[in-house]
Amino acid sequence: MSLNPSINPHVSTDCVIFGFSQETLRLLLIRRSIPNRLTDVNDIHYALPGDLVRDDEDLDKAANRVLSELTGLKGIYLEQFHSFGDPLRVTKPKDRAWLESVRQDPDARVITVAYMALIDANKAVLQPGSFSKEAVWLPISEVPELAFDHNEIFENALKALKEKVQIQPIGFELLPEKFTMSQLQSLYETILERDLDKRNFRRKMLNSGVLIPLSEKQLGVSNKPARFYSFNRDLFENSDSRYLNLRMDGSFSLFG
Amino acid sequence: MSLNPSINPHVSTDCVIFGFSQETLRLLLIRRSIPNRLTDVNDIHYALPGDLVRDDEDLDKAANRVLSELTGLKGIYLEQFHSFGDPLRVTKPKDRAWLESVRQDPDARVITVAYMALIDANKAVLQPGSFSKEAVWLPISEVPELAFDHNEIFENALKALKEKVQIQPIGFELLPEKFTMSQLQSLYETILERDLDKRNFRRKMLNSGVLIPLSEKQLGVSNKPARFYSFNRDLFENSDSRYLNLRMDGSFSLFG
DNA sequence: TTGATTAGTGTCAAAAAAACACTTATTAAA
DNA sequence: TTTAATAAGTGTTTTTTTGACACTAATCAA
Repeated sequence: MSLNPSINPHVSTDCVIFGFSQETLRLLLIRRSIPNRLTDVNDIHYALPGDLVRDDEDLDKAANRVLSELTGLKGIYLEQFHSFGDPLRVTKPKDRAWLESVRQDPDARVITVAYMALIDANKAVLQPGSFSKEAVWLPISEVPELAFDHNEIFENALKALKEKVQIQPIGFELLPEKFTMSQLQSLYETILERDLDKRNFRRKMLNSGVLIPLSEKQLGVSNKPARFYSFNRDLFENSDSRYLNLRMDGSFSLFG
Repeated sequence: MSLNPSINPHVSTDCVIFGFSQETLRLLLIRRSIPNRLTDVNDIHYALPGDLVRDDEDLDKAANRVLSELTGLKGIYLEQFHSFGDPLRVTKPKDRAWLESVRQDPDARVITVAYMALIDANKAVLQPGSFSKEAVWLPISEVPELAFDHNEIFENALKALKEKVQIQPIGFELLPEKFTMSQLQSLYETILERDLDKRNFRRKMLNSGVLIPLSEKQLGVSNKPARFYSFNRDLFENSDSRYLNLRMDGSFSLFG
C-alpha cells in the first residue's frame, strides 16, 4: 500500500532468433567490439539482440522492432516465452563496461521479456551495423559465453523450441517458402536431436494436412529430384480444421 | 544507443490462483470496496492479486510473496506463463481512482509478469484483509469484469492450464493430499470441459505411475466407498522415472 | 553405360486409445 | 430386514496410431 516499494527497473525485450541453414540450427547474435583500456586490444562481446521497451510500445511491438531493425523482415514468427529478472543481472566486467557506454544508469536493474523468433536464415538480410557492432549467425553448438544472463535465456528458448515443435506446426517458419520433405525432416532431426524414420515422417506430415504439395521439383541435382512443398498457412489463419488431422486448438501431434 | 528511450515502467507480478472446491474450478480474486465521491455508494472492484516487484526480489520470489501473503501457504505450485505490457493499461475510471489512492504516479505504465498458481482451495486460509479489501473465491464461470487487463490475463491463464494439464501431472496440486479417483476425474473434466471415460481414465492414471493407492477409504458415504490415492511427488523431485510410463522430461500423455 | 546419390514408396506387428455395461459396497428409507 | 438409491469399481474388443523395416526410381557425373 502507501508508497512505491521499488525503484522502477528497466524493461527490455531480448530476442532468441533461430535460423536454419546448411543443415544447421543457428542463433543470431550481436557481436560487439569494445575497446579495453587496459589491454589496448578490443574485447569481443556477444549478446542476444534486444532493446528497452519504449513508452508507446507493447511488448510484442518492441520485440518486433528489434527483429525488423536487425533483419529487415516483418511478419515473422515471434513468440514470447519467458521473462527474466534476476536482481543481480549485471555481474560480468564486460557487461558493466558496455552498459556504462550506453546507459545513464548502468546500475539500474533490468527485467527482460524474452522472445523466440523463427526465420528463414537465407531470407534475412542482416542490416549493416557499425564496425563495432554486427549481427552474426552462429551454430547453436558454438554459442559462446554471452552477456548478462543471455546464456540462460538461450537455453530456455532452445528447450521451448524443442517442446513447441512437437505440438505445433512451426518448423516451417525456419524454411524457405518452398522446401523438400528431406529438408523438413532434417530440420526436425536437428531440433529434436534424434533420427526420424523417413517413411513414418512423410506419412505423418502428409496426413496432418499442413503441407501443400507443389508440382515443382528440384532442378540441377545429381540424383532423383525432390518434390517441393509449402506450408498451408491458411489452415491456421481461418482455423477451420475440421477435415484435418489437427486438433481443434491448432496443435498437432508428432512423435510421442 | 545514446540515451534512455523510455521512462522506466513499474513491474508487477499478478497471480492467477486456481482452486478446486465443490466440483468447481475457482479463481482467487481481491475484492475492493472503494468510496465513490459521486454516488456516495462504494464501488466494488475485483482484481487479480499482485504487487510490484521489489528491488531485492527476482520475479518468482515476488510472485511467491504475493501468494503467501494472501493464502498463508508456501511451496505452492507456481508458474510464470506470460508477461503483459499494454501501454494503455489504465483506462477504466475505477482503475484510476484506485491507483491514485495507492501510487505516487498513477499514470506510470505497468508491465506485469503473470503467474499461474494451483492450490488446494480448502487448505488456503485466506488472510484477513481490511474491511475494504478481501480475498474471495469465485467460480471461473462467474468471473466479473476485472481491473486493468486482468480479464485477458485470466483467459490466458485458463488456456495455459488446459494445455499444461494434459502434458504434465499438475492436476493434483488442486486437490487435497488424499483424493479419490472420481475427484481427480471430475477435476480433469472441469478443466478440459469435456467428459472422460471412467475406465479409460483410471487405466491411464494408474499406468502412469503418478498415483499412490492408499489403503484408506471414504467413510460415511451412502454408496460404495472410494479408495483414496495420493500423488507421487518423489517421482518428480528425484526424477528417476525409468520404470514409469512417463516421458523423460517429466511430461506424461493424457487424452490425445 | 555405369556408378553414385538422394527421393520415394507399402506392409505388418505392436502399442495405445476409444467404446462399451454390469456388479459391488454402502446408507437411507420403507 | 428388505429394498431402493447411489457412486465405485472392473475387462474386453475394436479402432487408430505408431514403429520397424528394404527396395526401386530419377537424375547427374564420370
